[in-house]
Amino acid sequence: MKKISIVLIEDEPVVQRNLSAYLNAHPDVEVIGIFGRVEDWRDAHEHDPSLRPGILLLDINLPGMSGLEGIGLIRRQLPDCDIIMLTTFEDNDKIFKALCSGACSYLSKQTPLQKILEAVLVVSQGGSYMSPAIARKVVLHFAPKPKAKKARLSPRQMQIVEGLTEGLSYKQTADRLGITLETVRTHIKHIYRELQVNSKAELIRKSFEGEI
Amino acid sequence: MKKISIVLIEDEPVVQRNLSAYLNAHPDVEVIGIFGRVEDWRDAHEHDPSLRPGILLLDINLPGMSGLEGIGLIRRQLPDCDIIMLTTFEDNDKIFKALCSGACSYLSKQTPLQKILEAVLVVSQGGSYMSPAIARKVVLHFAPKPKAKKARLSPRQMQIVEGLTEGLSYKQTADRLGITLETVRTHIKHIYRELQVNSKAELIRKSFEGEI
DNA sequence: TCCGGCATCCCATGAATATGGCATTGACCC
DNA sequence: GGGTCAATGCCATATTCATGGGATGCCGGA
Repeated sequence: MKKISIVLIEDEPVVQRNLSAYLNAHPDVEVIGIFGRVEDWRDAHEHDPSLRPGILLLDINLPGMSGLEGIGLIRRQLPDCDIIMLTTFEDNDKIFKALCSGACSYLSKQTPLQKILEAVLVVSQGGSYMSPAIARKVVLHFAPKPKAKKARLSPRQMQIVEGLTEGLSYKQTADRLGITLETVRTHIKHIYRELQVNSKAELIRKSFEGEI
Repeated sequence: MKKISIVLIEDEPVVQRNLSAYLNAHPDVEVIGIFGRVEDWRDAHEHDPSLRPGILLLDINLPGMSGLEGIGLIRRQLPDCDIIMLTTFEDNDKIFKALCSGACSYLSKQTPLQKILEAVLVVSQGGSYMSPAIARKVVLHFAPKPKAKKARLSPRQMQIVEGLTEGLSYKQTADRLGITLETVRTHIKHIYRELQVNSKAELIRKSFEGEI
């Protein structure tokens, strides 16, 4: 079996040494490059395009280009490379920005080396591993908003909202529901009052934000 | 330390036995109830409200009410209970429906018992554990759409779109950007042509769907 | 039985949007 | 220098939306 080739981009020498040594100790893993900055990796890769790791471990706090910016750059250069983020911070914002940019896994740096290795193995098999605390934040992103004042719309009103969020006009929504344009108008009036909005755009936004 | 109390809702007797026996073997874990249907759990809980597990393991394919429907019911009864889904299928749709209903973790039934126990322990500490294949699907949900035809809008056009998706009117967007209403109109015209839409609603929808 | 909530319809007015055409100014590229 | 294009602006018209009224029928709870 071919070894899992790894590139590590991380500016702390201690982490560089510990992590690469630990990973290399595994028979199926081989660290093929270590860099302190995204730019260094990019230069090396341009100089030697054969430097194509299967997995790239990327620190999020780097001198120069941040890891967050690096993700996009790396994915353009290596579309098939899976990126595992390593980070000290479990900042919500950074987590989601990283995921939205195409990161595959997100690990806290406090993660024991053994778990980081596990993440590497899991990712190499097409899976994804998230630190428990981070995974929790991700699932919370989906979970229903806890707000008690979550507008209570009638079933019919929900159907109207669904229509509009799909981009339909009042008329189209009316046709779909087999009712009159005037009726849709009336529903909309009530919905707007209930949700305290005053434009279709706000309604759609609220809907997508999960506030309905 | 207080034991982690668990309720298991699962209709296959074999799984019931194996899983509960394995979990109970751990000193910090105690299975306090096993049910074959969500309805059975509900009845038992109404009869004895002290039956309040810290974690509920929930099969997704159940006779009667499905696990998916059960999530909502359970969360209304036990808002503080974390729900771990157990499932044979790794259907995208089911995964996201479960998460959106408030499930906390999502495990394939093929998961070794030892990993299920790990999930229970992780969840009890406020984390979340996902099977690797499922976690991958979740991160893919965030990743940039590989859509080649992903509309290429100019930076200025993106700003206009941002304004509208926040619920602003043309006028408000114009003010924010310090330009004229007429200019916003012109940008909108170009954007609509580029994205092939013909209403603000469709634009906002596309934007939230990540098609921009 | 009466009332409130829900769903249905109609009318009217003013504001916002959709869509067409047209024009000027810089950047940037060949 | 000429061509392309993003960004800016103006005009005009038709459609859609926002918001205020008012009205009827059904159903379930007090």
